[in-house]
Amino acid sequence: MSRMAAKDRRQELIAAAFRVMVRDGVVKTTTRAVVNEAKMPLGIFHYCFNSREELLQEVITRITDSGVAKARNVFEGEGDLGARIARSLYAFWEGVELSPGEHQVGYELTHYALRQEGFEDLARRQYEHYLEVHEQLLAEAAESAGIKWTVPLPVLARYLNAVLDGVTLCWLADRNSENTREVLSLTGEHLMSLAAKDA
Amino acid sequence: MSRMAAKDRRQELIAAAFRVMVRDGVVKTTTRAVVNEAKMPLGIFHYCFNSREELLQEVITRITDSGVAKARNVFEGEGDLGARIARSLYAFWEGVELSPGEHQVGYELTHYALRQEGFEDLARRQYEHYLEVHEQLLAEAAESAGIKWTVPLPVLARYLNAVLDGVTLCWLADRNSENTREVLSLTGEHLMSLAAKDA
DNA sequence: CGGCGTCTTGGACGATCGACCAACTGTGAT
DNA sequence: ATCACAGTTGGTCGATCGTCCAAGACGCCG
Repeated sequence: MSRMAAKDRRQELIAAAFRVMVRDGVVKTTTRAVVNEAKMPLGIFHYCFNSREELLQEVITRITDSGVAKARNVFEGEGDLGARIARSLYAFWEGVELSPGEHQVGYELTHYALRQEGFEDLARRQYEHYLEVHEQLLAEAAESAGIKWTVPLPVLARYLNAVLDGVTLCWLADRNSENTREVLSLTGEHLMSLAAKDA
Repeated sequence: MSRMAAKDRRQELIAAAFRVMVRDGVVKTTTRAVVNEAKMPLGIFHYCFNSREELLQEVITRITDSGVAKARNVFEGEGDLGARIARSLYAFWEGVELSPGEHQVGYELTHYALRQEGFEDLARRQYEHYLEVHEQLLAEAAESAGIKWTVPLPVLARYLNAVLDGVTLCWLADRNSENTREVLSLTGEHLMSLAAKDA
């Protein structure tokens, strides 16, 4: 194996671990499966990571940040509030249908963190981030459209987050795309009904 | 160990497995942990079950049915549509806060089933049941209140299921009860706005 | 050139897991 | 009492896991 800095190898292992998770699930993401995916000898692993938990922790934070980055592009663009909302929900859903495994892994990691002693904070921070981003995007959309939300922003963000998580989870099980899109459309209309002209 | 029919022992092991899951999570629900919880020798296990998977399968179906049975009581009672909806959502949420672990296990089992070869159907049927029950309850509520839903029932049921799953998942991570209740209240008002007087 | 720190490697260890089995015990029917 | 069958038991097997280590290889600096 060609020589490589431990830092770089860490990144490659994190990426390999994520691929294994998407393919086989978090539980089956063993140290051996990861180094095998990265085509590295087993001994490398504990030279780059103190433990398997440390690797999973890194994957969780990476997932969280990348999820946030993706969402950030979602509310971009022109149009009135209705068009922006509809486009955002559509973009989110396109992301789910395009790579369901990644979202599935996200949930698996959340439940893993909730069970792991001392990792509960990681799950908490994960959703803290999501809610914060949703809050920010809803605020920007309101400002850009010259409206005010008639519901407290933290509640609205949690509502939006809940619907997105909920439809994704249900779709992962039954793959009913048609009804899911209608639920998102319904949610979009509901959001618009919660906007009032700014004073 | 006192003599007992294999059938009865099966039930006790299923119950013990569920307790272990709630306490330690699905992943740590090993055959040894289960028989230890049930205070039985290890050898009993494979006399009552062909495999660990068979036990988990039984727990999943039990969870699904009990969840359905619980939901069935939720829409009972008197009052107009608004009161009934509010009471139902409150009852659901009371159930979550009262025993969060059971709901957490439900999600863990769903993800377990989605990953297990040949168990995908179990997850699909699980959500099929949930949607069917929500659909039925929404239909009964409409009939009893003399209204019609302005949204197709399957879509409305999926929407309701999504919100409930979503807020539960988020709450399991951040335990913000106050905002969660407001989201449910918001959802209740939304549902009412989707009701029209029957012709 | 020589040494030193970084990286590489294959193998090994103890723990834990699902699964299995042979021997034993109790019970009810004959 | 005897026999057949259902239930019980403790031990053990092979596989897989996370982790660790000693020895070697590489590359940079003096």
